[in-house]
Amino acid sequence: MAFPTCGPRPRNAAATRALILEAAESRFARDSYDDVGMRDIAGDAGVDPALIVRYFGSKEGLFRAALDHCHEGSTLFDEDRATFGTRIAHEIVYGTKSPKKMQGLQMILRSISSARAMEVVQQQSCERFMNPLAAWIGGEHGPVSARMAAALMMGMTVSKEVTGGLALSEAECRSLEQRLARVLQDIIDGA
Amino acid sequence: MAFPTCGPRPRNAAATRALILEAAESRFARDSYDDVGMRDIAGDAGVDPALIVRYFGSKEGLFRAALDHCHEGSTLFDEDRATFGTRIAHEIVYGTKSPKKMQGLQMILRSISSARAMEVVQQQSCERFMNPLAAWIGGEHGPVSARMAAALMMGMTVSKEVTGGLALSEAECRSLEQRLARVLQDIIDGA
DNA sequence: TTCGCTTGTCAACAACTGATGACAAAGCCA
DNA sequence: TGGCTTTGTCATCAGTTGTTGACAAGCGAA
Repeated sequence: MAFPTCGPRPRNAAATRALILEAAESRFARDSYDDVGMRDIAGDAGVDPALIVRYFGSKEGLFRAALDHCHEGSTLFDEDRATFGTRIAHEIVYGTKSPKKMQGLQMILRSISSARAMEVVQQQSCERFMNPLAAWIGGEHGPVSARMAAALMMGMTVSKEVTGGLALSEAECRSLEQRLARVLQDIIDGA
Repeated sequence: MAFPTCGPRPRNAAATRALILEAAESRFARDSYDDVGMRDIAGDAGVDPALIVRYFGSKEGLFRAALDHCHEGSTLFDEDRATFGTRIAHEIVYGTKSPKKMQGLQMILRSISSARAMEVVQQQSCERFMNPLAAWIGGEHGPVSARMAAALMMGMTVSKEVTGGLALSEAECRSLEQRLARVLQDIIDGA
């Protein structure tokens, strides 16, 4: 993450800013807002903490920017609609701990820790996550379906974490994947 | 919450301990582990923060005790099985912000903030929440169904919070309640 | 009463947090 | 070269946190 070459950091504001943003996204998606310190992010980016304040104003500003940038690059909802259930179910059951695809969702999840982070999330998650999902689903019941699908996705992620893994046998995992795929698909199909 | 009469607090260890525990449950269910301070809980209970340490060892100890006590009094899974879906769906869509019934679930949710709280939750949530739910559902697919039902319940709660309410019309709320009830019931019926 | 244990309070500590402002150096322009 | 802005670092602050140990007071037993 940090600049690999020795010697002083090259003076390049844009690149440094991007480096900080990337480090922040990664941290905020893995740990909670409160557990992530400015010094952690600065360390990952190989930068002095004070520089973060200069570029993003505050920790909250950095969080907002990271959340924003994260949703921009999301590719969750622009693929084939018919395979939505199976794709997401597979990602949930067998996906790595913090896949890029889910980073925005993970950041939202982690944020229910801090009241300060929640403020930011409440401002963004509607228009940047829930509404796009509803629009992608489409139809009269889009908003309701979006709520349910998002809930199942977020809930499974939480549930997995809360018990430290799924704690299921291999066969049960396959069963979970199949049932999850069907329920998710049914939800966006308006069942 | 605090002792209402004036004068010094009566010397009663058991009652004071219970008072602290109740205050802690309420706080931890409403705010995250990190956002709840010892001084907050002590203030609610009308007690000095040092007393909490004496009775529960540490903040983590208090959290563990509160989580434990919370699950003991839970009545979520001992009512009529056939109405599970409708009961839970109604609670989710129209329930108050922090109903007693859901307090254990709420505490678990809030804890995905702090790494320290997560340790405690991971130890308890399996045997105190997921396994009882699986047993109550019963059957071969109990564990998988429990995972899915818990995910939907937790996810809806998170989703609601993350966007600051459901942001749906009255008609959509009714629709959500009905669809949620059906999906939940289908899940525990092994569909 | 006096002793000893329990129950409760108080002030303070050490660690950590996000944030600040002074300072150094690089790069650019004249 | 000399001056100016941009980019980056450093030491440090003020605030908060969980926790500690000394101390005060209640209360039963001897």
